[in-house]
Amino acid sequence: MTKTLLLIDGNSLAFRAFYAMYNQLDRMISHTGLHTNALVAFNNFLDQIVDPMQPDLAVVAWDAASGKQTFRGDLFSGYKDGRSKAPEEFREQFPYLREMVALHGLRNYEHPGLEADDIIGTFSRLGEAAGYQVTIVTGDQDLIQLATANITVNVTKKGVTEIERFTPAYIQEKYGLTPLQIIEKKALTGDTSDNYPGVTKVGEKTALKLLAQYHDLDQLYAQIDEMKPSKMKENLINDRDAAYIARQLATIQTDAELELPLAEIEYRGIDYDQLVPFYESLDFKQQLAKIKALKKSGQLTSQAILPESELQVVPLQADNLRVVAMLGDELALHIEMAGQNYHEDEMIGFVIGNAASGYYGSRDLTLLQTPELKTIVENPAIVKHVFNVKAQSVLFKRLGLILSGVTFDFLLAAYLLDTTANDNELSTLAQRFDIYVQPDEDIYGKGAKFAVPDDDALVLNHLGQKAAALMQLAEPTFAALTAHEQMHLYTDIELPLAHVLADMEYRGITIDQARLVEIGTDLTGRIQAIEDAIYLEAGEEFNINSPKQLGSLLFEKMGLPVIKKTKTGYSTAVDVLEKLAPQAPIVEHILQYRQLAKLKSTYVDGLLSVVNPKDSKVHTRFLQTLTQTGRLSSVDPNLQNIPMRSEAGRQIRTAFIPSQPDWQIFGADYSQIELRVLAHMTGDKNMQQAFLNGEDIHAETARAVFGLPSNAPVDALQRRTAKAVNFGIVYGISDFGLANNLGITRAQAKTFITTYFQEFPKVHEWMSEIKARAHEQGYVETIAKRRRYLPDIHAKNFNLRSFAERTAMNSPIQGSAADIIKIAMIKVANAIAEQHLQARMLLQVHDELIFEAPVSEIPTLTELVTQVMDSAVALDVPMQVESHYGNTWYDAK
DNA sequence: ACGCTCACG
DNA sequence: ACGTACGTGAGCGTC
Repeated sequence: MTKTLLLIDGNSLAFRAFYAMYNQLDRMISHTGLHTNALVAFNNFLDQIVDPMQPDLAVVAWDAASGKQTFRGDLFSGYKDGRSKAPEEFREQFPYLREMVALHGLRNYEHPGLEADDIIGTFSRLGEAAGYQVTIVTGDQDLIQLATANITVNVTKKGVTEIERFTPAYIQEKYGLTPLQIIEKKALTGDTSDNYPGVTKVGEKTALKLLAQYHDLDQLYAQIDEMKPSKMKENLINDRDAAYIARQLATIQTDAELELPLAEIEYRGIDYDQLVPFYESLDFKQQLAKIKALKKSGQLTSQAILPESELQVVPLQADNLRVVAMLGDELALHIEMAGQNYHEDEMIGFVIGNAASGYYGSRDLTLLQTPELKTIVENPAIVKHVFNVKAQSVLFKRLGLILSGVTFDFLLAAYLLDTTANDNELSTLAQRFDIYVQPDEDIYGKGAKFAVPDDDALVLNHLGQKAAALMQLAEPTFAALTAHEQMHLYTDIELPLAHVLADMEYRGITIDQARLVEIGTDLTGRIQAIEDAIYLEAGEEFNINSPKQLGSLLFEKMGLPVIKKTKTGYSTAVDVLEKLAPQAPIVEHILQYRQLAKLKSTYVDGLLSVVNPKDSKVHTRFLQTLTQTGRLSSVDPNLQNIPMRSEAGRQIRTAFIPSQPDWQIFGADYSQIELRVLAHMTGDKNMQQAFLNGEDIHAETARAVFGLPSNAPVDALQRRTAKAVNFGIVYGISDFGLANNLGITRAQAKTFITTYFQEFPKVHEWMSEIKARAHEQGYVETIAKRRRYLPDIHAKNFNLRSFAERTAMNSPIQGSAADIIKIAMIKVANAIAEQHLQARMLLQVHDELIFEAPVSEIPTLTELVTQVMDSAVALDVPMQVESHYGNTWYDAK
């Protein structure tokens, strides 16, 4: 195997680490008063990137104490001048960073007169020459100039654990440059953070263009006289010296004199005996718990880690079942499953208990069906703490039990507290509250290697850890929900909704498989015919599904104009093909092929593959803790994107049928819910009036932006334009986006927007306010106090920041609409139960609800659902609900 | 595993 | 100078 050398840019990573956890600065202070945010983030980096690598040699390079003493300081007096001094909270962590590095088995190194870059540059060449595969990790993109076939430069992005891997090929692809040309680029652009100029007005785009033509500075200046006159040419000539100085500053030394031979930088591995007291001194509870868990599972033998008085789960069996009666009225309850699909995946075991009475569990799920446990599970007065109440509820249904009395669902609560960085794993989410639970992956492995260990005690103790965590988590979690004013959202919306959703999923929706097969056969014939036509027109057979092969046919062989490019080649997306259609008949055929092939593979074959053969139904899972806005999503299968817009696609809906004869499918949808929410939230009287008058909102918008008198007729184009403007408003308007959507100029789009805001002034005001609020508090909220954090709102990067600003405008609208339909769902479910209707809610598709019901109940259901949805939440504008029914989902239109 | 394309609101 | 409409999931090809 190839020997490996790992080189780490200590300063840049430490700096990144500090800011990666900057928002936690005040929270992360050790008992001695030391800030530990950079230490924690740096430790995560060592854990996740370095430890698993196990390199042969490793060095963490640090800048010499004073940057001014380097050759760069001699070269340019202003070097790094503008850089603000690192805050004291950062500098105080430095000595500990070095100690941490050493304890992780890596060599620290610095050298007078050199920056970390130069140490890395030199070691990388030494290592390469000695036959090592060299891996550099840094937070600074400048280092990518060092990349070669044997040297890879990994640059952290977003924090310190996500990395972008630069090889010469990748650099070529991304910038069209060789690694060494990165220096030339820097020479032209300069570096604002190191405070040296390049050529005036030359940014990245211009630099790349120049280098594509001239390759490097020398050649550029050799041919400068032939360049046609321009402002840029003048700038290039005037700033020639600056460019050459910048080039020297940007060049990393690869031949520095280092007094440290490769033989002395061997990677030594983690020194647990020293690391444990080190972590203890910094109060790194999670790290210590992790080490203890490793030791417990026998993966670690170190004296320093004392065996803990461990939580033991008592195995339940027929002869000791009665103990559970003494558990009291508040306990954690958890069924463990293998995989994500709780409708069909195997159940591995269960645990029940609390700290006072202990934890009990078994691999034998049938024990839950015994009277002793059944009465506990189904007793609403016994309070349960769980993780993912919807999944647990379905699992209990599979066992013939009704889970009742759940007041604490840590997954739901954690999602409401912060939607970001939610991987739906207990071990990860518990960390937010400084509670350590061993990741499932450690016990079971992942992917194809997933396996339940033979040792039952190991499994049960893992479940016990989870149960214990659930007991500990309740109090701090409720405190946080209260601080966010989210108890109503949690208790009255999400928690009851979870039970409603569990019922819907468990019930499922019936599929007419014969009908789907019939549609599939028809599609296959049509696809075949189009395929033949395409091959004839192309003069060859190829894979039409391959964008790569299709691109080379259309744009290279046939020479059609390239309208849009993707990262990897030519774009062949619908909008592109539609523009090309008039120029070649093959394009229209490709569009048809694409449409039908999509229907066949995703909706006919895809759906058939997930139909449960026992009940001929599909049982989707509505993910309740995934979207950033509060909407649900639907998987396995996704029933929220069944075709509707094209007739051919819509036919798929004829295969969705009621589960019983003489029943029908009934659907009810909110009309314009997002615009109504907008009118309510902004308080804009003009917009509210339009809804109060029951106007066609798009026509009314058209009159506003085209300056037409009230009641004036609006033509189709005006209405279409206005509709696009309304969409734009909801998405967080930008002239670029609107122009793109409507195929008009940016200036025209801008005029529409300006006029719109004049006509609906409060909407404009609200947009500004919500952005300002996002900036101030870092998050935005819906009417039910659902929260979305927008960390990028402070980004320096224009794109990231703009995105966050549009999100700030869109999320309260989309999220409030989600709040409303969730409330309606709970009320509808309750009303159906109270009135003892046979009707059942089956699906939610963001602004509509789908039911099945006996024909005889349709009038009652229409009245009930419309009324409940209408009045779910009282807004300053009326809601409008439309409903339809028929023998299949297709007919409920 | 990731990018592209396309289905929905 | 930069380069975007908001929120999702699935299938396919490519690496």
